[in-house]
Amino acid sequence: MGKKQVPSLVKDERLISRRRAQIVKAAVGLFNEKGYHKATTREVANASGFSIGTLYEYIGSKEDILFLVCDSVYDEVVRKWEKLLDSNLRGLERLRQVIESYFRVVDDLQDEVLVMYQETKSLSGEALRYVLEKEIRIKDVFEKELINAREEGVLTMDDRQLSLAAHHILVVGQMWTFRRWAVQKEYSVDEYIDYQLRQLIYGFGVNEQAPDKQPVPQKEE
Amino acid sequence: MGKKQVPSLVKDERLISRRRAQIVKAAVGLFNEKGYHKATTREVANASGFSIGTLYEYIGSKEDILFLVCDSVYDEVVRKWEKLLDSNLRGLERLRQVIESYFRVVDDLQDEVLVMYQETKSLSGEALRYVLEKEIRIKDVFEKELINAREEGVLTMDDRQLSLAAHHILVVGQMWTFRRWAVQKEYSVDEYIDYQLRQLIYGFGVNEQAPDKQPVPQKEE
Amino acid sequence: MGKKQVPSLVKDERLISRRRAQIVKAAVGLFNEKGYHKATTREVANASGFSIGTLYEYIGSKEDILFLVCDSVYDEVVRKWEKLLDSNLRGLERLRQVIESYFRVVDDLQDEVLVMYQETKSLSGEALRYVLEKEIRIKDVFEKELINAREEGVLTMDDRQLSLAAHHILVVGQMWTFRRWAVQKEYSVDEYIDYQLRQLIYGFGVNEQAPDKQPVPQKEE
Amino acid sequence: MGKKQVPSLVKDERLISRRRAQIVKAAVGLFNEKGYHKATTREVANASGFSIGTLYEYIGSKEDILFLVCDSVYDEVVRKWEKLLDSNLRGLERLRQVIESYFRVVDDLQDEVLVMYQETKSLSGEALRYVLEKEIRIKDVFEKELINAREEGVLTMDDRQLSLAAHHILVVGQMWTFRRWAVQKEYSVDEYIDYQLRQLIYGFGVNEQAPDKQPVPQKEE
DNA sequence: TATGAATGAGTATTCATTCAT
DNA sequence: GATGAATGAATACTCATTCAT
Repeated sequence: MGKKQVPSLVKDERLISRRRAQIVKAAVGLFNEKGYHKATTREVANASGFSIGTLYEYIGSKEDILFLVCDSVYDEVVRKWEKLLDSNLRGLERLRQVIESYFRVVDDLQDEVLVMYQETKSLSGEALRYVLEKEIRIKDVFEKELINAREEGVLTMDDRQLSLAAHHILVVGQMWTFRRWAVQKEYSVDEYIDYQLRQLIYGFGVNEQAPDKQPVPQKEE
Repeated sequence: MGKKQVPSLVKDERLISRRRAQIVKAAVGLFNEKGYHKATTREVANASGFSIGTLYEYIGSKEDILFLVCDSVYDEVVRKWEKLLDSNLRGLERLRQVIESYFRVVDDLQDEVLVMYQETKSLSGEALRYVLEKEIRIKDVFEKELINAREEGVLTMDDRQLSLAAHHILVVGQMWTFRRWAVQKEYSVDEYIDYQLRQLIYGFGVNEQAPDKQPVPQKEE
Repeated sequence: MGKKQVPSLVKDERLISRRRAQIVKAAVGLFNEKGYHKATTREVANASGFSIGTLYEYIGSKEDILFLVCDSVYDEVVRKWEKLLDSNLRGLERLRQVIESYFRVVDDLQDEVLVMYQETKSLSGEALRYVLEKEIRIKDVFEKELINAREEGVLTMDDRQLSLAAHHILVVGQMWTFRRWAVQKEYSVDEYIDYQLRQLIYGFGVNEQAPDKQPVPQKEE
Repeated sequence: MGKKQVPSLVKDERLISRRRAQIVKAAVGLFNEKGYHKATTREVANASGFSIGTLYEYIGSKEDILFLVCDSVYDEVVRKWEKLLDSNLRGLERLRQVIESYFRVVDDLQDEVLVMYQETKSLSGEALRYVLEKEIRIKDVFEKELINAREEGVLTMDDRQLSLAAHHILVVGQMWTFRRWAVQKEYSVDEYIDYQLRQLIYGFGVNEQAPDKQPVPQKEE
């Protein structure tokens, strides 16, 4: 996957990186506050600390700003994951930690994730495909972990349920941001992580001794 | 909760309802296709089958259109639920059916839900509060069902986990729309409902005989 | 001067008069409050007590409303003058009373005069000409009175100064309305009439015994 | 009186002045021709020699254009007065010249004064207050001159008549523009000034030997 | 490289007027 | 005669983008 290129009139790569980091930071703040469409490029330029002309030395269009934001979030998520994924933890505990780690990154990058989450749809064509592909990559990480867990005998899930579960984990993470108006009023991150991990792993906690108990209908394989 | 009033210059209430239904239908299509911000009021008017002047006889501002869309979705969800919630089904089966019913409404009203879901944040002030309140009402329905189930001895969950679980169900439903680019490519609605119900109720299906098995740490942990 | 015709779809002349009186009354209030351009025909219709459709049964265009207002003011001014002009008062006292009478009509019809005064320029073509012609007619009344006074030996003014003086009287009357923000705060009508009559008749009250006294430079005839 | 600020997106103050002068000039022409309400911002921009976007770099709203026009008129009136008011002319001759000077400025800036005069009422809130305050300032100049003249023994007028006379002078000046359809057809500026000065100073030129002669009822009546 | 003035296509909204009922 | 729903031309204002300095 060739990194979708955002055009720049400037040659110095180091400068480009620095300026774009400024832009992303400023943009995340603004996009969160007023939304991508209501935030103007002028405002982004100002908040970035330079003029509108300079802004356009480092991007080709407003959409590129949004793309840069999305792109940076994924990079950060992946970066924060690296150490953990390399560890030799195994079994349910490993799964638990991988998920928790992701949840914490989402919490740290809350504003960024929220922007990415709510405004991605405004990207068009190539940029959209690129961002969705990155999202799939993250999903793939979860899927791989779930497969590992299954191979270790911890879980019983067929392939397709497992793939869906991977999506599910991703969404439960994002939910911490896009429903923060409700959820973050009632729960701390720690509580949220605790409860949602239990929910993911054990479900509603069905009481098997209940009157209408019924065997867990796992794919009868 | 007084229904937030959308102003109209027209007096005939029946006509207002009819025209607004046209508007909502047209708007859902357009908003899905190009997003709320990129769709113009003129396009909405044309797609509704009348002129821009007429459009403004039935709404006060573009935002009102978005509000009407959101409002209509909730009404429909609640309407489709009515019979079921009055039935005398009980226990896990009732819970299952309530959730499934919701999932199916979301599937039916896919476009509407997606719009509501992705553009709600563009509402401002009163309208936003009103829509979020309706969302809470739906969450309350799930919460009440979960409480009933617990009282019948089917579930073991403390109050706060239960509240979060209610949010969770809601999101899993919406997820069918906002991740349709991935999920609907791989699963039919029936499959989706089947898998997600299992996921919600039983979690990852932890194998209690697995090496690192550990007791389900419900509540009394 | 053929009365400029305002078209009506209605036949009954008596009804037309009644409705138009309603329209004028409503319009004067609205035009004063918000100005001719910001007042809408809908508002005029409502304030008149009937529907927009009905309004257009009695006028041909919005401009006609303005015209009707202007027209009615002149009629009223002339009507109120009738008795006085027929009296056999003579000399300075007659002049005084004719002017005072005009000032009082302006005070009575303040809102109407102000509208006419400030919005006349928005009339176009025929209507404008008609209204200006009526204004000239009023000026002619003053001119005639001044001429009479001169013939009685009360005044010494040549024809051209006299014509200008007639305009002047007219404007001093209107000034009571269009500068009411300043003048009506400081003076009662009675005071205003008293002071302005003196001003008109005797000017600044030049002290003939003053050091730099100089003979009144009336046209040295 | 803090100068009401008209907002601009441009930083170069010199450029702002230059562009605004262009705008005022163009606007005066257009507003005279079609009136403030019927002239569009686009027309103003075109007549100013730049695009609509550029126009809005120098003003915040259409109303600001009107305000700039009014503001510039007062500045010009005051500027043209400066030398004269500092002169050591005294007595009736001074009064005469101050008034004449004002009349000539009004004649020079005819279009501007007319616009200001007829459209001021369309200003709202702060801008209106500001413009009326400037008008009062000009009136104050006349009032001060009248007081001086009285102190020099040239005039006999009480304070309140004198204040009204100041308003009067102002209106007689403006009248040259707002009744130009009639007055300028009959008189040259020079004539107008001559006649109106006489009218202001000596009134109708009452013949003291006339039959019904009565003592000039100045003040001590 | 950086700046910021200029651009003009684009957009929500208004409102005089018409006409079928 | 009265009504009021429908119309669409018109208009103030915004904002992404360019380019000369």
